Amino acid sequence: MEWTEETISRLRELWAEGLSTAEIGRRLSITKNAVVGKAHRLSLPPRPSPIRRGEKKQPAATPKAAAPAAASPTKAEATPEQTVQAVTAPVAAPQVEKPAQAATAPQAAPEKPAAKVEKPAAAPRTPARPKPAISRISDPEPKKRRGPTCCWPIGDPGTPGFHFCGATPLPGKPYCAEHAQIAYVKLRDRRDNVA
DNA sequence: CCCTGATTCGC
DNA sequence: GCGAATCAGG
Repeated sequence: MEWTEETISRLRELWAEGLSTAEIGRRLSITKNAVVGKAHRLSLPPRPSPIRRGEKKQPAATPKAAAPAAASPTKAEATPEQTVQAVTAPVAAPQVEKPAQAATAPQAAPEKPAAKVEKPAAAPRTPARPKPAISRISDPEPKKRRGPTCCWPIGDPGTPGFHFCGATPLPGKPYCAEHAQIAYVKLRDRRDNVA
């Protein structure tokens, strides 16, 4: 990993925003360990960590070769039924990334043509806060809308209850207003942080 | 189990 | 300096 001013800056921001290390890692395409490690090295303000390292020894780092010769093999139970189900099934993830520009964008983008003012967040595996802000909407019978629908994933792909939001998306966007908010992360103005 | 963050230590 | 391995709590 090449910790450039740039990446360090981003790390700082994300860290400051209270994102989890794993989340930061996902956004920077690195492991959470890298994030934590670097954060620690940078002396970034530690966030509430539940653990309190008591006294305990840990071989740590590459103890692979350290194979405890501890005998006493009294465990010989090959439960045949305990087959490993797909723990993390590589489900055919629906394209929730890279919002395709609507082919027919009547009003184009109201945003600045500056293009990259925003970027799609990583696949929203666990939306920060889906917010049940769905206040009472008088929409008793939406019937079948055939237009585009919000493709924000609800639930885990591959599980029975999984579905997409389905609401009417914003013009030119794959998500509805509600989900677009969390789907797109604004590129923060780093003017006071560029140093 | 999953998640989380912190620390250690070989590289 | 880096980060995987590991620990440890929820």
